[in-house]
Amino acid sequence: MAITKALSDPNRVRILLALRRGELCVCQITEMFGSAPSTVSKHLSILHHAGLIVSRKSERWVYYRLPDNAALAAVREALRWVHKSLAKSDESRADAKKLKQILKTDLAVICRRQKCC
Amino acid sequence: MAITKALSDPNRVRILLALRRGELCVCQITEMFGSAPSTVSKHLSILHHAGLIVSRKSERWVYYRLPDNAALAAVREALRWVHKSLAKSDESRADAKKLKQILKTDLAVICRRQKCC
DNA sequence: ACGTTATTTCGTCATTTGACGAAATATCAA
DNA sequence: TTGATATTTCGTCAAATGACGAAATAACGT
Repeated sequence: MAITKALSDPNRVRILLALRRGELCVCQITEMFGSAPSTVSKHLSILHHAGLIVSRKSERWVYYRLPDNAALAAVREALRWVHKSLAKSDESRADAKKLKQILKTDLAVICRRQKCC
Repeated sequence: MAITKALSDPNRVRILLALRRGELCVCQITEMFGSAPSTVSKHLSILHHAGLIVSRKSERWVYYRLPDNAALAAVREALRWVHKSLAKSDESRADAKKLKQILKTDLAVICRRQKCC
């Protein structure tokens, strides 16, 4: 039941919804949440282990994104459900707004910002 | 996120899968699990609160069943996913077998059996 | 190689969760 | 009403979870 466990935390669902726009690196997601990088990394690891996200390493960043259609049916259907049923919350809308700001900013700037706070 | 929380426990998923056959009373589910009635009742309460099951009281028993098509879309889709994606486990098959035995037995006999053990 | 940067892993701690039995509630039968 | 039965609620306890910072890893630029 890796999938159901992975979906049981609201922060992990937020990540899945945020990734609908496209891939994000760990520090962008961290910036969106305002929580510690290690916390975000743990959530990503749980989602990854469930097959709900895939990763790609480029330069010094790790990018996560939703899997393509080749993913297991259980995964595809679960993601479909999440997007269809959980995307309309106020929180989700607020996240989308914040994400828009983050995507405008240079990656390096975002990462540097995390150390001070 | 009542639905995702409700689905995050394997025992609750087992209940949802068992109810595909039709309604069951608390003591039948308890018999299937071999756990304490209070434990099962708690699980049922969580599922009920999420809208994933509905209840009916008759004589001295409370029966739980899956909701009909009038249920919220999020609920219907979640149940569809559970049945499509999680019904093929060995555990699920074992449960189905055990359930078949339980359904052959008289309700009163099953309930009485729970006190001694 | 060296320091810098991005991410992960690990250990710790507070909170949540799930299991149980005991007690409360609700229903039925006499 | 009284006793019996089915379910729920409550309190307790052990185990799992999520958050964090510190340390370990991995990758880059010089």
